[in-house]
Amino acid sequence: MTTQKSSAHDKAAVPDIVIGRLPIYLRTLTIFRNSGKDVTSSQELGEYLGISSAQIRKDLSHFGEFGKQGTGYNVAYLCKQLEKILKVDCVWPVLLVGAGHLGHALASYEGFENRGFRITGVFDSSQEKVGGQIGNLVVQPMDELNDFVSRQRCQIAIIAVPAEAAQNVANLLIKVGVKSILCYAPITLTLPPHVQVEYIDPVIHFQHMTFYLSKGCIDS
Amino acid sequence: MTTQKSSAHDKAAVPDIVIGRLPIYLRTLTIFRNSGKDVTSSQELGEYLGISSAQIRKDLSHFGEFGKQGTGYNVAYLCKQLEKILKVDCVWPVLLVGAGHLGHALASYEGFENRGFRITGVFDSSQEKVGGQIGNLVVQPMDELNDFVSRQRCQIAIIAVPAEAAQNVANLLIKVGVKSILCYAPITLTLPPHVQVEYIDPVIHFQHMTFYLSKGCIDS
DNA sequence: CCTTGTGAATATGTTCACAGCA
DNA sequence: TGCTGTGAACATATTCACAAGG
Repeated sequence: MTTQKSSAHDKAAVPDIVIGRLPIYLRTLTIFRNSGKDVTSSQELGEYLGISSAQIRKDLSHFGEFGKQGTGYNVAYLCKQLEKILKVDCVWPVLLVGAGHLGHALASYEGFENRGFRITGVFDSSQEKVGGQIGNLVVQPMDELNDFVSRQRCQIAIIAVPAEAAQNVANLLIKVGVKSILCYAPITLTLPPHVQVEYIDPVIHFQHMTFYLSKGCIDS
Repeated sequence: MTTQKSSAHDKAAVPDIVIGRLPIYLRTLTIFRNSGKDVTSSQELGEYLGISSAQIRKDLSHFGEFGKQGTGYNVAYLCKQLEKILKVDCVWPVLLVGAGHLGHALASYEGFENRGFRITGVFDSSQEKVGGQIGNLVVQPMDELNDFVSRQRCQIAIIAVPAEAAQNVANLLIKVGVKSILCYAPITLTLPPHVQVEYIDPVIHFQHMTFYLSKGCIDS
């Protein structure tokens, strides 16, 4: 087995903000590919995304040389490479905590699978919800979490429970070995540094937008 | 009427990235307030959020001087000020397009109202969905959009339709005068520059996280 | 021609560190 | 003392602009 040599394309050297753009590139390139486009350029992709072509080229240059001068990028090839870089050339099991409206929506969503993810377990603390069916999954009680994570080697979890319950759920998830959490509860979690968290809260986006709007509310 | 004088706290001068953090501060301060905390400091808030205290102080300094040396910030007062800055000291009407699982979850969510937003209309293009009830709202057909927006002066919309339909929905929303769009469809919309868009796509977050995970997938 | 990949130049964002005040 | 608000220093990110290659 060859030791991986540290190179100009060393992973540790890639800024997180660059990693954050790769999924956007991949999403768009996949659309290009599915609509039959064979080749694209940094300029075309950039115009489509509202990003400068230089930025796209520099971002990609952290990982290798994927393009051809004068021609651009082979769409299918670049998709493959980005999938490899992001490690989504496979399907990751994801566990979901919370079987409310949002949990239902997430568990029923068909768009995860072909982008590298599959919700393989749904958990809820409520006796009423446990045992219920969502798609082809049965809602499990929280004390099944540990067994489930061991069996599936599941590293990723979604928290879709009310804000009051989210921190406790997060603590539990970490205890059973989850490494990355996507939190839909409108709070900031306190977590050990080796755990990744990202947040989705539509109100944060709304409030960002209203700053730029001229006021036009219903009531005070 | 007095003309607003351009000042050191000129709105145009505030970087967008700063605006983007204010809703997070507000969310956290509101939690502090609701748990009975009267006073906080940039250090306390920063530790809670994983942000440096200097950053918080500098961010706030764009808008005024809200703290007291030696003491810190009055939580309730700072909440009020942030609500005013973000223009969420009121309730904004929001229209929702898409009455699928996600649309249901959003329309039923109770957490919008006390943070400045209320979904006041749900629209869907499907004959089957139109007329259906979600909470206290009735799903309306798309051709009611125009009247609705005029009546409500609704500037904000959520797109919760499949990717294939999203661009057309967005075009329609712009035509009827919507100014800001929160798009849940996994695509980048092409829009005139005067329209604000933000995106929510959980897969983007997952793919960001898997970059840092060691691979452990179900299948290839 | 056209487009990539990349150093150099620029622009933006964050932190430091301290004066000033409760 | 303890904490804010803020210029100056530093760090990071983006864009420019061009050599090199198809």
